[in-house]
Amino acid sequence: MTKSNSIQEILIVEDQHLMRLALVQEMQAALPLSIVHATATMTSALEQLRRVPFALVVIDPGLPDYDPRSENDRMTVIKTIVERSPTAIHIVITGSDSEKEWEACRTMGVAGYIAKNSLKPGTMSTILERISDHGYCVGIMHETSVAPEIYHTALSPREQEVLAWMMQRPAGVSRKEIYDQLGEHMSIDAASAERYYKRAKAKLLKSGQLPDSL
Amino acid sequence: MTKSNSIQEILIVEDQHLMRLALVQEMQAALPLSIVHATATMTSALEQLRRVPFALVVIDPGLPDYDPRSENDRMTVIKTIVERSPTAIHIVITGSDSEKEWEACRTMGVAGYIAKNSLKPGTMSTILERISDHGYCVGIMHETSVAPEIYHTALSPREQEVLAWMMQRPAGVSRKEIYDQLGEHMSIDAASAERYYKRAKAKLLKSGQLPDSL
DNA sequence: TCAAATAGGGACAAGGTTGTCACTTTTGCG
DNA sequence: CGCAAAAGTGACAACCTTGTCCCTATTTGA
Repeated sequence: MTKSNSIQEILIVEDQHLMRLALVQEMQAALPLSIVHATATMTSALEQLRRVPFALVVIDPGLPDYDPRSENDRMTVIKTIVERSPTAIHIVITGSDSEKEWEACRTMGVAGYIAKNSLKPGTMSTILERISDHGYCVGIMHETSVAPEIYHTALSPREQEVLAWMMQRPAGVSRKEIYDQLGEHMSIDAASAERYYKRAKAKLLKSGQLPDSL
Repeated sequence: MTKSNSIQEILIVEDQHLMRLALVQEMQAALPLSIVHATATMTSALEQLRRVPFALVVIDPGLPDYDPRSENDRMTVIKTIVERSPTAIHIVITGSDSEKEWEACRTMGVAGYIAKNSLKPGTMSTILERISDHGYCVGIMHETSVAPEIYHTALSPREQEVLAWMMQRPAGVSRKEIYDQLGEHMSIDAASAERYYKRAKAKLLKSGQLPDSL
């Protein structure tokens, strides 16, 4: 009687700890009502698939005991998992993507094929939307953001974000315009965004870490 | 006059957004006084190296415009970055590690060589310690934790952590012993750890998500 | 030169997290 | 049965984050 409610169960199969954690967080942000399971090996993944009726499975084909360079091994991983969870939606997230591999995945029912270096924080909900709208979603656009990022320990997430936007401000754009954009982007008052920027600067000043672009 | 204080500047070169963010967080946790810069491309990295005197540089050799499978390209990336930051400590973090590559890295002055799937959250401080103690640190131990993880959105980080420990409790070990371990691990009262566990269970009960191992 | 933009603050309510304390109810089991 | 160990709750202070409101100097630019 413990299960049988309508909460979605999600499985993430990824061998790199940090990436696994990041994927979990992205999923939780995109589907706040879900329970996210995560595992690092094929055997453990199959074990989980046997026990739990997952609605969504995320697969990284580069697992231990399988050669990530062997197209054969990679497809074996994907195929095995897809076969053992026929009712689930499948998303492949890979470090080395190829058009050919996506074709192969599609024929076996995979809905999403995303390159790791095109997967940005906060994008997961868009991916899921596209899958439910068009039936599939491919993300292989290597647009590689050029702007370097700076992170200060003393700042809260909001302050970080506001500062990041401000530092990317193109010449000739007033700060006020950025505040407006920010306000709209995170649906708060533009004045509040301004306040965040000022608090961020104050903190950096106090801790003696004001960057060149102050 | 803006810089010239003793705050450490760190550069992270990694093309996968999520991994880059994760590495930033690990670094911030290990070195709370640092300023962490992060970038995704070689050109941007070289730009940063020219501007800022970094004390520590983290490199993922698999960058855009370089073939991650070509040993030659990988070493070019590493060599170029090391040469342009002679005074910094260098750590290579790679998705596909090899003993041979580590040898090559060592001869050019790289201090750390860590496989991505052996890099666990919270390990960064240990890595840095070992580097400062022994001069180098290699992490290629593929111990692949077997235990599947479960993440519930409703729980706070502490509650997550306590629950994770409890779910890995070997048969025959009393909960109390786990509380003690936890208390020591996160330097709080064992009784508080107990309280966390209980609150976590209460939350899961209320939201109807109690797992099988209740 | 006068208005708009920028810089620098103080204060506050609402809500979540962390770490404690004290108290009640259920179990297990000799 | 009876009692100790284990499990389940309520409350709370300290702290941080978020989003607001309001106030005053200084700089800039049309």
